[in-house]
Amino acid sequence: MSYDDRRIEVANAAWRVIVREGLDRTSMRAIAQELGSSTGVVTHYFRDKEELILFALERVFENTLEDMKAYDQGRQGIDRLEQMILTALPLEVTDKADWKVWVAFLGYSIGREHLVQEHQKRYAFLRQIISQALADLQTANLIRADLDVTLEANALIALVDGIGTGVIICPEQFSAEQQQYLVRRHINSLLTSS
Amino acid sequence: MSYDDRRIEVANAAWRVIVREGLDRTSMRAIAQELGSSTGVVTHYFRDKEELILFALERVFENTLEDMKAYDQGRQGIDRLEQMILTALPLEVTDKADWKVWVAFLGYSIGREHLVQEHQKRYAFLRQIISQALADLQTANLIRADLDVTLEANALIALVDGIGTGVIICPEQFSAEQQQYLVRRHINSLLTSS
DNA sequence: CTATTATCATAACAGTTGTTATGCTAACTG
DNA sequence: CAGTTAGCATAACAACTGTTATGATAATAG
Repeated sequence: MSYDDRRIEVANAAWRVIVREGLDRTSMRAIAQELGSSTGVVTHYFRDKEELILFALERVFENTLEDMKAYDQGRQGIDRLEQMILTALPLEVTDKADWKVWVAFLGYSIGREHLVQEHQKRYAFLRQIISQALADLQTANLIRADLDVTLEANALIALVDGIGTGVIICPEQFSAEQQQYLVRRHINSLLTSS
Repeated sequence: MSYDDRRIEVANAAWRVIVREGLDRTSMRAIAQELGSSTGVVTHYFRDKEELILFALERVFENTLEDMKAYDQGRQGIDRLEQMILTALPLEVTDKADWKVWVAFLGYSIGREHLVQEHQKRYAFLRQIISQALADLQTANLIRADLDVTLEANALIALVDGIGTGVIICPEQFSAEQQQYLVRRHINSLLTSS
């Protein structure tokens, strides 16, 4: 196994501990135990704990980002945006784990300004992608011309974020159909009235 | 000073440490130092750490809940709902601190099922209040009759939650006017088309 | 084959954690 | 006034934290 693959294995073990135990109880020793190894492995592949957990978060972010880009390929117009947004939601039970990591990191960032900045970068990246998609739709005259695409991108992110945390806390309140309905209705309200 | 008042003072100190340092770095000693006392005070008024931080969270929740109930008094119809929702948002800079505590607790709950249940109780309470308000509006024929009030309550909570965390991470992306605009537009989409 | 490096285990380090026990002083109670 | 409790400080406890150093073994390179 290559160095990078082994590194990912360590990060995956950290990911599992975060999901199961929470971020603040994710210690080096807990990760090593989850990996079935010793802490020597962990320290060998990561300079310190922060580098490891940030790498784990980055992987969660990149994976969902790839999914968003993959699922909207082959689609056009409103469908494209819709699929992109829906992919980010925890529609299936298995999606909830990544959302737990995301929410755990958000809470963990309170009082740690450099971690807040890490999130800012990722939110800015998301905002950029969604803004571009909205701008394209605006050019194609599929959504209203008077919309502020940046504001609308932030609104979509907020909606997805709110639903995501809602699912984590109260899963029974957000079925997949209800999540899809809410997102679709929001997007439909952006359409040109013609 | 009464026992209850002193207890609140301790909880307020804990609140300040949570906002400044984050929930996982809020130790008994840090709280005592913030209070200008020793840990003896903290252990005297709270059985253990969990009782203290849950009390601090409960106060944050109750305070915003009181604000919501207070501000919507004297108003009627859609205005009432609108003010109730807007009150929960971090429109002013000072509101951000309570949201930091809320977000910190959400993340802290990952991997701690009993803390998730604590949040469930509070979200259920919010849902109940907003559902009731929506049902009243439906009776008055001010919002569409085909709306599922529970689903719409969850949608409003998700929107507020998403905006709240958005403000915490990217404050420059959510001015007070933009927050109000997004909430008002969402509520307007529920109105009867007549 | 030899030398070097990668991979990992073990252990020690100093610091922090929540909790508990002990004791002192002031206030209140009978 | 004597006795009791509330309020708080101090300290000790064992457990746990991230980090670092030291070796050992295995793979690799020259």
